[in-house]
Amino acid sequence: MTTYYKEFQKVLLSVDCIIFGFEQNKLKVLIGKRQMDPGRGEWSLYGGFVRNDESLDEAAKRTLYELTGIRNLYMSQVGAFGEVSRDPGERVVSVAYYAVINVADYSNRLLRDHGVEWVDIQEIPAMYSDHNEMIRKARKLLQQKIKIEPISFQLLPKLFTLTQLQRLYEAVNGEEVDKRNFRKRIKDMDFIENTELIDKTTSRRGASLYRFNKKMYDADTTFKL
Amino acid sequence: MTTYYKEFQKVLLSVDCIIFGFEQNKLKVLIGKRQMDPGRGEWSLYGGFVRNDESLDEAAKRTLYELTGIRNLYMSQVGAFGEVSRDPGERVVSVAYYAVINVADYSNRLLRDHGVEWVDIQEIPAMYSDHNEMIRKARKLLQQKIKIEPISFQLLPKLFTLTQLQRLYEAVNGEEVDKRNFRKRIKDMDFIENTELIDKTTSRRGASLYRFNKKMYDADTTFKL
DNA sequence: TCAAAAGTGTTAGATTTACACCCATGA
DNA sequence: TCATGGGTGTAAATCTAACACTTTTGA
Repeated sequence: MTTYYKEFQKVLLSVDCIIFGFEQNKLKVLIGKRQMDPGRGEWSLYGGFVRNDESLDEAAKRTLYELTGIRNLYMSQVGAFGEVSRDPGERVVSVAYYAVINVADYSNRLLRDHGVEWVDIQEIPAMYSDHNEMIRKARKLLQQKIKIEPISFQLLPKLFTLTQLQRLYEAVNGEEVDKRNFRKRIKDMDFIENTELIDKTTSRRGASLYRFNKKMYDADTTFKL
Repeated sequence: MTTYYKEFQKVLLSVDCIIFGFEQNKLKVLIGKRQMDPGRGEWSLYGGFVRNDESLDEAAKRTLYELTGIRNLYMSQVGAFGEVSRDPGERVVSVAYYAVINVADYSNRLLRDHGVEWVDIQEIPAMYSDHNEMIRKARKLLQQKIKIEPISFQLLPKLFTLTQLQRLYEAVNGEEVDKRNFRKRIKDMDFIENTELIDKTTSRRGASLYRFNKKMYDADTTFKL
């Protein structure tokens, strides 16, 4: 192979994953104690290095699969982080990605194997390097995206109650919304369909279970949650 | 220095700049014919490699300065582009940045020196590698940003007419807006202030010249264009 | 005197917000 | 029977969108 750019320096490239989950009405992020030097023992996002034979997206997918055992998570780039000394070891530029996951799909065994846990977004500790900034930025993007794309449904079980959906919405945006106004908006969305099932786990009366209908969503031209 | 990550491969990192300007009521981008192999002669964004002693932002600033002779342009990251074969030479991951500039501040000499020119965003040709995608994404971000940050004023001369401001707004968003509704909205923004000056170059009657008042903008808590 | 751009208000419709009570059930 | 979360409608306020004519002046 011809080398065109030989006079230029190369750098290490990593991906870091901000994995969002929703549990007990809280928006959570999967983080763990760093298991390698430098920074061993500090709170950190899960990440990995980009190989020369894979794109950034592929590296992120691989890393997400490694951690969660799930392929095809919803995933989107947050941006590149490139301060010179952001990694105390040597120069590493990192591209952050966020993903969303239904917590129930995630096995506790994997949690233990990778030494990660779900931490409430309100209670994220001081983290390794610039990982706090990555999380902040990822959350902002999630807030924007959840308004225009159906990613809520990836954070919830297949069947969910409107209260759950509302709590998710509130957790992501960090503010409460009016129940009646929220439900009015949902009623206008034909792609959120009422099943005849009732969830009796959260109240005596029981709450209707709803389901995301992808076909209807795709057919729908109006926009959206 | 200790080497922590020696088993991992490094890659070349570049920055590419999408520089927006506004001229003759058109949103334009500064592009040129690529002057190096591979891809010599293809339309391309202006870019450069990231040095080991500078952050991504610094590399972008340096590159922008190189091209425009202006420091402290408004600038924001678009994202990282990392398909394996995006560069036909060898593997290069690129971080795109967009910037905005008042075309009048840009010397024609620099245009010639760097072999770049202003091209209407509607008429961008097929470009080198993934540069078309970079421009598309940058424009989308510009559309979002211009609604919430005062970057319009960096694209215009210090003194501008409301018609100019409207045309800029239309060019960025790619759709016309109603003159009266637009001016009503502007009237509510105290940080866009009417000078007593009149511009007679575009009409016999003359149009009032306005100016962006940064102090008032910073003091203003309501949001915004 | 006329062409060309500047400037100016009103109204209908749509969207958003605020707000409080009854329902069904299991313990 | 009562405590708990589920479920429902209306009215006021705000925001958005549509729309057309007069003004000024240099050529």
